[in-house]
Amino acid sequence: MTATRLSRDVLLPRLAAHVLEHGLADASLRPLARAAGTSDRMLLYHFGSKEQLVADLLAYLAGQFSAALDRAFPAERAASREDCVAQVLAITGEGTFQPFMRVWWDIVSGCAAGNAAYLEAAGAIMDGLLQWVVDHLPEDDPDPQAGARMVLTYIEGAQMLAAVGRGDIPQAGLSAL
Amino acid sequence: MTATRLSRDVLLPRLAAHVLEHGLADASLRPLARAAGTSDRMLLYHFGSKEQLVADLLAYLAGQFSAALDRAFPAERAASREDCVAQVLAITGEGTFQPFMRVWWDIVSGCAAGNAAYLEAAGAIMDGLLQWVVDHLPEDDPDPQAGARMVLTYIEGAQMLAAVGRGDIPQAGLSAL
DNA sequence: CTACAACTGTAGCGGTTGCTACATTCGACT
DNA sequence: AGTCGAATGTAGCAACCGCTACAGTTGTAG
Repeated sequence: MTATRLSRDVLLPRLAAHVLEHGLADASLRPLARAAGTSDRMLLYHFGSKEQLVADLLAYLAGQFSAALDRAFPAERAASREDCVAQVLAITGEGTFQPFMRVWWDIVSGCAAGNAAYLEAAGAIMDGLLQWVVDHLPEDDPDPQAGARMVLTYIEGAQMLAAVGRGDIPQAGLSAL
Repeated sequence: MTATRLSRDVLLPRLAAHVLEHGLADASLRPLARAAGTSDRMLLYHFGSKEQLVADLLAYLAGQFSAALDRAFPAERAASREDCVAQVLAITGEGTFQPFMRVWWDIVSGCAAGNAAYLEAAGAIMDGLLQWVVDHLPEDDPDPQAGARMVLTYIEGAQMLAAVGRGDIPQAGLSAL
């Protein structure tokens, strides 16, 4: 049990690195294993099935994402809702976050297909991000609950448009917020 | 040539129907062919390759989407930006549009993976939607260009959050627009 | 009727998929 | 030293993937 847990803990970061580079949608056991320095046989041994492996991977990636977010943003609050949007977009638009965004859209695609594990992971990530926005809105925001939800929605729309090569649209819309 | 074009025109709606039901991400030639009443052999004969088939399918789906949008929305303008967002969300949240949203996230996922055909189709769809929003904003909007872009961004964010089971977030954020 | 091009079915290629049966090695405990 | 379970390698399964070679069968134009 202990050895198994240890092995999984060693494997997960390597698997995550491979997925961040090559995407989650068409990740298969043999390339995954090669990247992690094992065999498909052992991946199945440690995780039971590919489905479980992906579920564990999603949980791991969700943790990594919120950790990276906390690391990238200082504790201070934004000057305005608009500033809060701009801050998040500036950071997540940066190169460091690009690989995660790439797999994020694979996750959303899995959610739209009805995959329960994807839905759980994506929901958790969004809940975390919402909390982060709540914590970073200006102190004097007239309605932090609604404001944070509006900000989060706009951020996500901006990221989708950026993913399809229309990042100029949310940028130009920012002034109308 | 004529016969080929005809065949493709007969095939495309059937292929689109299958993709709208089962998703685009893991659509493969044999099931596609079965759904269209042909063989994988003939699909490749008519389209040349799976890549080209998907490209043609994307163009067809983009056309179907904007047609459905024009059909669902009357010509009159919205009362406000907020109302415009609410109108689009009400329609696209309806059951009829659900299958399209399902394949939409497959398209976005393909864009994030760098697929050029997906990027082109997605960009065209977004451009069409942006134009639609511009045309449906209130006459007296102070800045229709920026306003439409803001509205579109919010709509897309709302749809992503809905896809991951957090449709309540954009709903609650609407009042902060 | 012939000739030629468009069309289509059959069968299969080499590759990948998730997963498993079987045999073996390793390491800790008695 | 011996035992037992955890860990691992090898080999392979049946199903699927996109695609193609080959052999027809049509439909049509001269």
